[in-house]
Amino acid sequence: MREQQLLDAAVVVFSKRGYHSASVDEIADTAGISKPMVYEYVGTKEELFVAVLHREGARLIGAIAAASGDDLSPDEQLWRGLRAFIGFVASHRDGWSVLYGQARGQEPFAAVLAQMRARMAEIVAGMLARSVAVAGLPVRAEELLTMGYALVGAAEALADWVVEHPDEEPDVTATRLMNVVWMGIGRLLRGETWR
Amino acid sequence: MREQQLLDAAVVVFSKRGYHSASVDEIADTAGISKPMVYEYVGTKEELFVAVLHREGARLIGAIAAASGDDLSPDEQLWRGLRAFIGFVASHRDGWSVLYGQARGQEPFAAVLAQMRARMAEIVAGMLARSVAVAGLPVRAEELLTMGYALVGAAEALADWVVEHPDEEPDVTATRLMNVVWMGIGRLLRGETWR
Amino acid sequence: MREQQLLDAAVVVFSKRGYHSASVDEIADTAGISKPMVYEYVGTKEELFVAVLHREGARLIGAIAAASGDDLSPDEQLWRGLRAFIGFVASHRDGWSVLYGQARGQEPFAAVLAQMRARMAEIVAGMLARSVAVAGLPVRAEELLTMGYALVGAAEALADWVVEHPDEEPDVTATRLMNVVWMGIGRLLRGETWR
Amino acid sequence: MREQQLLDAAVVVFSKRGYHSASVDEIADTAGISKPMVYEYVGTKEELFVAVLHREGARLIGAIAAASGDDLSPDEQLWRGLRAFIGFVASHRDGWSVLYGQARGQEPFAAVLAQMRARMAEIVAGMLARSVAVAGLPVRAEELLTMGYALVGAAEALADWVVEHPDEEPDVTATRLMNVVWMGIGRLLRGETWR
DNA sequence: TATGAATGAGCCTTCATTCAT
DNA sequence: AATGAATGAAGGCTCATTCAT
Repeated sequence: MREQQLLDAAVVVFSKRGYHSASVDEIADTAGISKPMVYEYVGTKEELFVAVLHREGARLIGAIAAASGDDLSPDEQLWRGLRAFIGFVASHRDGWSVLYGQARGQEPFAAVLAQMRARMAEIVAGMLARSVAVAGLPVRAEELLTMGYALVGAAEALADWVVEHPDEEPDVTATRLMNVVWMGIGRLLRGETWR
Repeated sequence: MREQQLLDAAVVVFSKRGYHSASVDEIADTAGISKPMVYEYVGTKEELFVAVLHREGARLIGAIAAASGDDLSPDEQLWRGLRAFIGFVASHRDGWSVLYGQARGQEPFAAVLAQMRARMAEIVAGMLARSVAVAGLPVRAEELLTMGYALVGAAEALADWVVEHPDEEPDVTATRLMNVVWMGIGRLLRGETWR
Repeated sequence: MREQQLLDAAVVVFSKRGYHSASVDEIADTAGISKPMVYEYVGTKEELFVAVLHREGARLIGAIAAASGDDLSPDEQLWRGLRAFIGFVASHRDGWSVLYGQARGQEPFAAVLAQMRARMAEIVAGMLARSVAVAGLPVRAEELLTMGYALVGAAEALADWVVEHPDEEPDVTATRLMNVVWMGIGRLLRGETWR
Repeated sequence: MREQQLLDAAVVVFSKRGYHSASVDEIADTAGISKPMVYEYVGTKEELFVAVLHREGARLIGAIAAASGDDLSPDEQLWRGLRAFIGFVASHRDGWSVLYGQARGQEPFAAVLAQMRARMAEIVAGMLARSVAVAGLPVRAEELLTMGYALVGAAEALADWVVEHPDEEPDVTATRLMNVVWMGIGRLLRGETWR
């Protein structure tokens, strides 16, 4: 599809220049089509960026979902999801940069991103909920969601870290995070708290 | 000082509009001074933004440093630091938005922010290192730093969460994070790992 | 070509306002196109001025070259060149004003003008050299070049004079100059000097 | 006088930067006074430039007048005047640059300069008129004035030449010009013409 | 279907110029 | 008598967006 080539070009240019400095001209050139075609296919520059956001976001979430199959134990799911997340970022630098570098805090894109992040946090919270259910302990859903957000935030930070240190092994990084998180959660699920 | 009023106005406008869409005109108006004064005081729009970044960043780090006194136990330090971080964000929405919403991914500001984040990660790693030393266990500095980054990332995510849910109690949120983290770290320090 | 209309307009406006006071807006309006087109066609205001300079300069030199055919005697050549020069100025007031009024002393335009003037001085020196050769007298090339510059300067002054006195007949003015110059040169070529 | 220091500074800055690019700030700084003082002493930037023009112009004409004493033969007068002109330029580069580089073609300064040039041309025409009177020949005043302008123009061109070639001896240059001019005039005065 | 050509709108930045002290 | 501080006004340049072809 011609539109996919356009989005490909847009990801590259937005990532290289940033949303505002990227010119529709350069995107059209990179895509090998003329400027009016850009408007024909997706509309406004803003809409183009949103389209990019959606595609890249769907890919990221898709990668995570594909990795953490339903028939695994919760911890295995979480670990695979984390690995997929960080691995995806490591191999899609441009998309990641557009998603998190540009969209964050720049309305109306921030809303799109926030929604994606909420979905991921909910997925994580879901995994934790299954563990909780297994353990038969009463943990409030709200608390689980908070943990979900925290975990997603930690994963994002490590994703940035991996981007800045290309020689770090994504799997190692994912494991380090998993160690802290899962063991902490384990004790929590047993009813212990720090204070 | 007149310059402080200018930075105050800049924070508000940058936060509301974003770096690019913010016009120097509006900043000057908001500050109640004329546009040439903006250039007299801080120079370029870019320099103005950097000045804002530095002031807000210094305030954030200052608040954290002030909260986590040197003569406390590592966990108490970490907890207070977290609480200060999230509390600061909750009461300085605009500054936070400028720091993390705008600067991220928009060179040359991203570099300033990355440096700040690195400093915070190192501080956290330092706290963990003290615990490690007490426990007498061999943990690689690199691993501690990774944890530092992860923890800072988690705190950032929860800060965003708090900003989006103004009725959440910052202290409660900080405690939830602390629970997961510290207990996980505790087991790690005892030599256990997830896998 | 649209670019020629643009240069036409630029000559008019630069001549009327001077380089600095001329606004690209006014030039665009005069040319009947929009401002961005100006930048599309020639680039910067500075580049626009240089383009004007080159076109007008080429026209002036072209007129002189066309007038003083190669197969004439040196004095006839010089006379026709002078007449062409002054005649050109008389009928291209705006171009002349831009060339000599604006470019002079305003870097980086002065350099372009200086080069043009050097070329004209060399042409004149060449004509004199042919006379010298015919007369078989030893006159240093450097001295001829000095005369070339002097003659060009005199012609420029009379051109200004003609511009300021539109009822003067260009041909008469050119003849007056020729009288002084050629007769003086004639005696010089015969080895006489004033002192 | 404080005003003279101001003009001194103005000449330097106008010469270095050109009229438009010269900022009143820099002139005030160079003069060692504050900006409002500039306005106190001479008024507008434009008026300041005109003041500079008048002072430098007066100096140039004064130097010429002083050199060509009344009790000399016409040719000696002319020669000394030329030498003074070129010598003045060689030793007052800044003033010359302001006078001829900036003022020319930039209204309302061009008018001031034109007036000065007219005065010089008249002085030269006067010298020629005395020669004519001695020779007892009928030459129209208008023709003499034309020659005056031509001669001034030639002198200006050689002045520029001397400025660009600082190793040229001003006296030599003046003599070369004198040779052509005076011998040509001599024959004219004897009634001969080129055509 | 695809584009070359065109523009309206806007923003950063700089000064000449003047008060209030 | 002198100035630090302040501003109104203007201009170059860019770019998202759209006709006419």
